[in-house]
Amino acid sequence: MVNKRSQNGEAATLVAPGRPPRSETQTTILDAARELLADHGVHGLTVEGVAARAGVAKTTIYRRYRSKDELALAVLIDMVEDIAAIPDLDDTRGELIAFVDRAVKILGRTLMGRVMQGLVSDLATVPALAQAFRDRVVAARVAEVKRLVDRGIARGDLRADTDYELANELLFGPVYYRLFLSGGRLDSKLAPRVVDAFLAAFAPS
Amino acid sequence: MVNKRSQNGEAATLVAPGRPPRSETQTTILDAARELLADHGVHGLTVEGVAARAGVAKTTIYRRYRSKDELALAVLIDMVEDIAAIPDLDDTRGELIAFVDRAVKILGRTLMGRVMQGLVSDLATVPALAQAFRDRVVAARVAEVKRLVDRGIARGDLRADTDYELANELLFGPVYYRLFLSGGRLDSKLAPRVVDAFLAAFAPS
Amino acid sequence: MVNKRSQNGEAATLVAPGRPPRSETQTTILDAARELLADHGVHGLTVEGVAARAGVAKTTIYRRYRSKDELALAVLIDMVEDIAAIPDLDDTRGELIAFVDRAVKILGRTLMGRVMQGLVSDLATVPALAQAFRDRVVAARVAEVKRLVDRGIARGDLRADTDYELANELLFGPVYYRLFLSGGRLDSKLAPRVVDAFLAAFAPS
Amino acid sequence: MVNKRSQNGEAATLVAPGRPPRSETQTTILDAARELLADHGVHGLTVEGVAARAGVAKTTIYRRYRSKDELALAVLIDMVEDIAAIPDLDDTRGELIAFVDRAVKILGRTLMGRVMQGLVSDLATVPALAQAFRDRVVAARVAEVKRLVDRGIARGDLRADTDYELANELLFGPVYYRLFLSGGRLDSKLAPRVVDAFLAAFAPS
DNA sequence: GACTAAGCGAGACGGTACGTCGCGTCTTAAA
DNA sequence: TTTAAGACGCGACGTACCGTCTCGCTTAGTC
Repeated sequence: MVNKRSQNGEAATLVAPGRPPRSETQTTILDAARELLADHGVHGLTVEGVAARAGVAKTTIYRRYRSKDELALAVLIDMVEDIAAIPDLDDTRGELIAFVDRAVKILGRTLMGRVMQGLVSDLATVPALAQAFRDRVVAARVAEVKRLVDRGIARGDLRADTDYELANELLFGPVYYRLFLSGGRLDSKLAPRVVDAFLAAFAPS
Repeated sequence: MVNKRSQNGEAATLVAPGRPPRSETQTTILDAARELLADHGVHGLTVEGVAARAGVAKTTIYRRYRSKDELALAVLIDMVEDIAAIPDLDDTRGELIAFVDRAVKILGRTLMGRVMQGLVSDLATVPALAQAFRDRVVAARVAEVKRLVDRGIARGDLRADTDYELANELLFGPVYYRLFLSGGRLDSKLAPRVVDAFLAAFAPS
Repeated sequence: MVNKRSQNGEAATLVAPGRPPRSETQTTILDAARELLADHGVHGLTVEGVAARAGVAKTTIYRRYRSKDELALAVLIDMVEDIAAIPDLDDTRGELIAFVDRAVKILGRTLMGRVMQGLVSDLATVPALAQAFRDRVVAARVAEVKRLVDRGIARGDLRADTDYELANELLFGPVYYRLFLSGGRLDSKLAPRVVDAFLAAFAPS
Repeated sequence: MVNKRSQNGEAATLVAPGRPPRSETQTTILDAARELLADHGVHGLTVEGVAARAGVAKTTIYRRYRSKDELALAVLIDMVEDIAAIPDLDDTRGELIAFVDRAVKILGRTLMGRVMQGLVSDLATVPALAQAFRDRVVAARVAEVKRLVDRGIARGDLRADTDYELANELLFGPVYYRLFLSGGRLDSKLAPRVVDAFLAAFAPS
């Protein structure tokens, strides 16, 4: 989480003193935030609105998230936290398509797309948010790309010197380009085309 | 300009009564807006701030731009209006690299990067802005990609069925991915790598 | 007024630019404040409450009064501004009783009492308020005492060396003592008793 | 103390079970409160502030004082509890001056002045506080005035029908008038002047 | 010496109000 | 008729305290 205050690496002080925060509250807040985001877009995400909808005091929100931005990020993280691994299908193309297509679907059909659109400016601009997003989301995605690429190399489908980061950018850059700038459709045709281009570009010589 | 109100198509006979609008004002406003955007990020772009910095009354701004969003878009359009064509070098790779690298440099070194970061959320979200941006910027870029790709096809460097839109996304998606999400460096290495991957992917079979 | 911003002593800049403040608004605000003060005591005097009751935006209040304290003082000043002079009755005792009794009545029967009770702590504590109160209210009262005492001396009812300030304190101290501390009744018996004691104390030897 | 909860009127048999409250805590709390009051005025007296300064939990304070008001009153009572009697000097003027001057000094030089300034609004406004203050402080003072006046009458220095309450108000009204409203100096000249006026007013005919 | 009830520190929580910032509109007088 | 100046309504921000409510630990007593 974004502002887990006392995450002291090892040996916690046995237990935290004081009344523990209700985990239920946490959920309620994030749910309310997500709904507002969906219903009224990013301008509809106000701390006061979330408080009202969650039936929670504004202070309770500020106790957990230093600012509106942090709350927004938490919503995002909360939605993205489960970047499940793509299983080994012994089919590099299939795996990559599955991977890219999952992102396309999430961004194109769920709230995630709107959330990302709304937050991208802050993600690019506010240092704390940028850092958190890169550490949690970008890094996870690159790691998964690496796994898939490594499998592809092992199978002889990709060149051994394939650059993971560039691979990640080539595979997902077009997806976000559509989401943010061109307004292009996020449909099921996108992933195969991108993946095919990628495979052709990095086929073993 | 976005909402030049009195653009009297025909000839305004009878001269204008009253105080004439200062054409200089327009520039001053956009300059101030651009500077604020650069100095303090999106949150620093406020109508009141622009008015103060430009030494202009808020009313004057609202007479030209219906809302903050429109002003923001005007700033962007103002900066991007000159998408010059890439000259024919009889070198497909060179032309593409020049094209992509120009974007990389503009986004990486000038205010343009910050402006784009700041506006991308609105660009993706506010219909009017999205429309305007696509019509003016995205479309221009795709057209230029088409020209370059066509030249490449003619030279036998690219497959005849190369998809312009996908080409555009593969070439620029990674650039914006770095600008918006990963924070990757926008340096001179990026363009060649992206272009090489693109060329490999769409080399004639 | 407390925060009349541009009170430049002489030659104002001809006229103020911009939309002039609606004097009606001023009145509405003070009225609302006074009513709240009366209905719910000092804890009932909240800027938000006044705004709601006056049908005015909070900002409008803050544009006129820097803080809640200033608003409160304005209410007080507004109520007290008309310290009318006591007419010459050719009767020192009668004049003094009329003077003291008027204060007793105002403090005992009108909102003024509650207002004073509520504000006295800030009046004693916040330098700006203290200063303003002394300049506008205390000073006016002392001046009036001086007038009455001078007339009394001229008539031979009072000693020539009567101290105005002490006179003021002896005449009004008991009144405020009851209002603030002892809760003693502010009735029509108070003024004559205080004045008689005062006259006896300062009778010519 | 104001709200010693378990003051079981009759005999609490069976002793109290459980850990008894630390009497030391009581002191620490009142000390902290007094200091805050002195350092930052009434607005500086916050339960949270007292808790922090006293190194005590908020709960501990609320276990002893139902509200902030009660705490404030406790501070005041704590400071005022020792209204020592003025010894018989066989000198009415001297005794009265000593009495008034002691109040002047306490209010002028010790924290007591600031505490009174800070609390006077609540003292005048909150019924419970008003009651307690009158019972404990005002009454004690009037009783002492009565003793002194009675001695003065016995000595032939004062008229037999001198009104104790009015005497009290004439003697102390000016003192509080300076403390609360006029900001006049609380110095050693005040007591003699007030007492002399009082004696002159109530000299036997 | 273990049990038990209260004291106590810590901090979450729902509230109310604060004072501030920015938006977009409206009203004035001057240029 | 444009412009500068600024009042105004509005919505949200983030903060400060209030008083209440768990928590779990500590510290007396009594059994």
